[in-house]
Amino acid sequence: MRSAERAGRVLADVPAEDLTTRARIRDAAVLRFGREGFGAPVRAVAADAGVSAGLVIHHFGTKEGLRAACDAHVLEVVRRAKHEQLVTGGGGSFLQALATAERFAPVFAYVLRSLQHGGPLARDFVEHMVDDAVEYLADGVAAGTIRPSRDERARARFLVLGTLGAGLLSVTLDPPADPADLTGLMRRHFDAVALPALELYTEGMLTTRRMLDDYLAYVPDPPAAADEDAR
Amino acid sequence: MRSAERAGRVLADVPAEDLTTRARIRDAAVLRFGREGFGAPVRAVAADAGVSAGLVIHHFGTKEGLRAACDAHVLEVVRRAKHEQLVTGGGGSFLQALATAERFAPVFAYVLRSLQHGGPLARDFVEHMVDDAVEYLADGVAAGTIRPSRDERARARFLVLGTLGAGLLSVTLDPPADPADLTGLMRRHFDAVALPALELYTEGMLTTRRMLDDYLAYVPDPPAAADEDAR
DNA sequence: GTCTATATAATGATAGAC
DNA sequence: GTCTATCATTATATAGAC
Repeated sequence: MRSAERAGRVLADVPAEDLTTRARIRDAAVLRFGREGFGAPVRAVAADAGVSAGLVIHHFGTKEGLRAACDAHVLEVVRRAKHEQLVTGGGGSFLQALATAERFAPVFAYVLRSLQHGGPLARDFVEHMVDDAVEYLADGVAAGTIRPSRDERARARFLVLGTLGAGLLSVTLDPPADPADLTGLMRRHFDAVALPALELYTEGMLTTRRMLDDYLAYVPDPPAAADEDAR
Repeated sequence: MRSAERAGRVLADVPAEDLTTRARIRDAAVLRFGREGFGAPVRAVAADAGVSAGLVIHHFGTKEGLRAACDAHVLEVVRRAKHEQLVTGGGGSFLQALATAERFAPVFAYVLRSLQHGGPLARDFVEHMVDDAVEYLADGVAAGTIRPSRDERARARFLVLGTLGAGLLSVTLDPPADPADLTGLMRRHFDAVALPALELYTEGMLTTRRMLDDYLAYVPDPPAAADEDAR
């Protein structure tokens, strides 16, 4: 099964000469776009891949086509990484694992750029993370370690948007001089938020129930409505 | 005090013909950049302001100079708005007020773009918001409505980054077709997160103290160290 | 201060040889 | 499949007239 083996590989996990030129260009693009954003010129990608600019267009039609190919590839890598983590059953959140694993640094950087610029991949990625969070939280609720929520999906979305958004903002405000250091930067970010997050999640923050009760009295509707509007 | 009166004005709060050309160009740039990001061409700004592209450069030197002028102006407007809110003493968070007030929509959009792209204004803005949050939380702690934290500044930063990041991500993923509808979109976002936020802030989420206690046992250092690293 | 005209550079994409 | 050469567009910024 050489083709399956090849498709499963992660960026830079295999000598460049073993990849098709198309794949090499795509990988170079993921790296460039991850580092500099989608404003990076096609010529730069071509140079990184050691080919001409014309060839890039020949293979992907347009720059947008190249980005689409990158999106698809990144999504696939992430999907496999998730599955792998599920099988090996490593603890900790998926996001943290992704940020920590050096080998996923390019993919991770690319995802961050996608979230920064918006687009289909970003939506997909967030939506999947919300789905996962719903599952994890449900498991926790079933196990009794996590308190049930009045609107499980809204809570999951809140947590995902907050965590993801905070991380994104953190790197945007403090861009790493060395792009390779992105994982280290994210790790530092996680360290910085670990205490307040744990504290808040276990003890809460408000000493009275007044605000919550007021809200519940004011909005007696089925809470699912709020989630619908958020989409 | 005509000059002070003039300087205090907010965008679109005054007929265009009363402003200097320089100010008109700057306001047009804030609007354009807020709507389309900093990739928007100088020509577009010039057209919006009803002047030639050359004149824009004549006044601001370079496009970067134009952006710097926008940054300074937005920061000033925000500073005044904060002060105004402090004086009138309106309840609710400053961010929410800013997002809600229609008159600040252009400034708000510009701030979001800044956060998306990074840069000095974004850092400044976040840092000021953290400072404010520290103050508000301290007031709450003093009043007994808010639980004290093991690291007040880390908690404030966590809340600001999360709230701001979630809002930013929300609009990035779901860009408003009509740019004028940005405030409505943010309002919907706040509505969607209101319940989970209140729930989490009052009741927490974890049923056991294990994770927090484990963390505290594992990291016995003064918690301020984490904050230092986060910068 | 303001304009028109233009210099200069970079970009995405095409054409055609090999 | 791959290259070189080129086109067409768009961008910032300049020069000089008014």
